[in-house]
Amino acid sequence: MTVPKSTKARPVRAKDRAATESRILAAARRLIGRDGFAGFGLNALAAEAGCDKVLIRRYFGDLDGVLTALGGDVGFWIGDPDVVAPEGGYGARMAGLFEAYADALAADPVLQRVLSWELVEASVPLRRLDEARGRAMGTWMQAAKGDAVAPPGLDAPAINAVLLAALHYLTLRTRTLEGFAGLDLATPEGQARIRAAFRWLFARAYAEPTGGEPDA
Amino acid sequence: MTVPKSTKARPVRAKDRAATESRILAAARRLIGRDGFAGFGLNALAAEAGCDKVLIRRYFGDLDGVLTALGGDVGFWIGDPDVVAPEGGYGARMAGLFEAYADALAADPVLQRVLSWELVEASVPLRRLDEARGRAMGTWMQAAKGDAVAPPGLDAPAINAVLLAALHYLTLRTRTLEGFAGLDLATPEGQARIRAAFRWLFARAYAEPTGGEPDA
DNA sequence: CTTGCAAGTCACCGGTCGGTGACATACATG
DNA sequence: CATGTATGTCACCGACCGGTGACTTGCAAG
Repeated sequence: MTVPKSTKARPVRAKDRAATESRILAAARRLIGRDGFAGFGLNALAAEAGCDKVLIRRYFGDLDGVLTALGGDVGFWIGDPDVVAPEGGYGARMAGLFEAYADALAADPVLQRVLSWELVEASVPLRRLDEARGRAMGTWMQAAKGDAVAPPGLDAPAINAVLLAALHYLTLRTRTLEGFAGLDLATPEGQARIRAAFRWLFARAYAEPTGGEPDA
Repeated sequence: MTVPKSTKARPVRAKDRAATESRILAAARRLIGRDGFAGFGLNALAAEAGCDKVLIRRYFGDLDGVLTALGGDVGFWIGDPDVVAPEGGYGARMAGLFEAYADALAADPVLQRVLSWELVEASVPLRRLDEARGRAMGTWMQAAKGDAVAPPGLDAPAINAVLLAALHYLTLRTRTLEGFAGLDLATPEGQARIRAAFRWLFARAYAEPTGGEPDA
C-alpha cells in the first residue's frame, strides 16, 4: 500500500526498515482492535502487516517489544485534553470530563481491548501500557479540574476512581454481553438509564454538604 | 484420590462414569481458578483431571459442554443469600448486601476468572454462566431488599448496577494490577479508601431528598 | 462361562504456534 | 565493478493444540 511495488514479481519489497516498522505497529493496532489479544501472535501480526515474522523479531525482539513500542508511540492514547471546557464547580467539571472520556472510550476499540486484557493477563508491557495511559489520564484530569477544588470532607480521588471503574466495566461488558444486573446495556433506553445514574451519583456525591458523613 | 486403586499396574482406573465426570468438573473449577480461561483446553483439563481427554469429549461433547455442566451445577455460584440481615432502609440494606457480595467475590477466584473472561470472549456457554449468575444475584438482591422500597425519584436498579460494575472492575483489576486512577489497590489504605467511597456513594445516592434532581 | 457394551487407554492425524537457520536481494561503500 | 551489510524471503523445526480411530479392560446381563 504505502510502499510502491517494484518491477519484479516475487521477492521485491522496498528495503525500508522504518516503513516496515511502522507498518508492523499499524498492523498491531488494527489486529488488537479487531481481534483482541487472544489471537495476537507472531504469525497473525506478520500476516496482517504483510511482512515476514522474522522481521518482527529482528526489529522488536518479541511481541512484548511491539507492545512497548506501541505504548511509547506518541498519540497512541486519547490525545486532546481540550475537549472539556472547565466550567462550573468541581462536581460539574468532573462529570463533564467523565462524559467526554466515556465517549472517547466507547469509540476506541483498541483501548477497550487493552483494558479488557489487563484484567486477564499481568504482563510487563501491558503494565507499561497501563501506566502510560494512567499518566495521560492524570494530566487530562488535572487540566479539566482547573482551579476548582473538591468539597471538603470527602475523598474525591477515591470517588472518581470508583465511578471510572464503573464506566470501564460497563463499557467493556457492552462489547460482549447485552445485559448486566437486570439492565439492557444494548438498548438506548438502558444506556440512558446508566448515564442518568452516573449523573445522579456525581451530583449527589459532590453536592453541597447536607447530611452526616458515612465514615466508620 | 477418590477412586481406590486396583491391584494391577497400568491400565486400572475403576470404571465409574459418575466419579469421572465429577472429577472432570472439579478439575475444571480448579483449572479456571488457578490459570484462568486462557490456558483452558482439552489437554490441560484431561491432565488436571487425571483422565484421558477422549472421556471429556465423550461425556460433555466439548469444552463448552463442560462449562454448561459447570453452570448447571448446584452451588457453583455463591450460595447463601442469608448472609445479609435485612435491616434499616433501602440504602443501608443495599450497602450491606453490597459489602457481603464484595467479600464473597474477593474470595472466589473462579468467579473472578469468569467475570474477566466475559469481557474478552463472547461465547454461548459463558453467556449461560453469566445468566445463571445474574439470576442467582437477582434472587439474592430480592431477599436482601425485603420489604424496603427505594426512595422515589431515582432509578435504583441503574444506580445499583453502576456501583456493582465498579466493584467488579476494581476487584478484577486488583488481581493483575496494583494501581488504578492514582490509587493503590494493593495496600489496606487504598482498599479502605475504596470502601469508604462506596459507602459515601451509597449513602448520598439513597439519602433522603435534599436538593434538586439532576435529571436532564 | 460367554457375550455385549460401556469405560478407559493409546497412538496418531492435521493444523497452528513461536522460533531459527539458510538463503536471496537491494543499497551503500570502496 | 566488487564487496559488505542490512533487509527481506523461505523452509523447516519441535511443541502444543483439538480431534479421532483402534484397541484393552472391567462389569453385568444372558
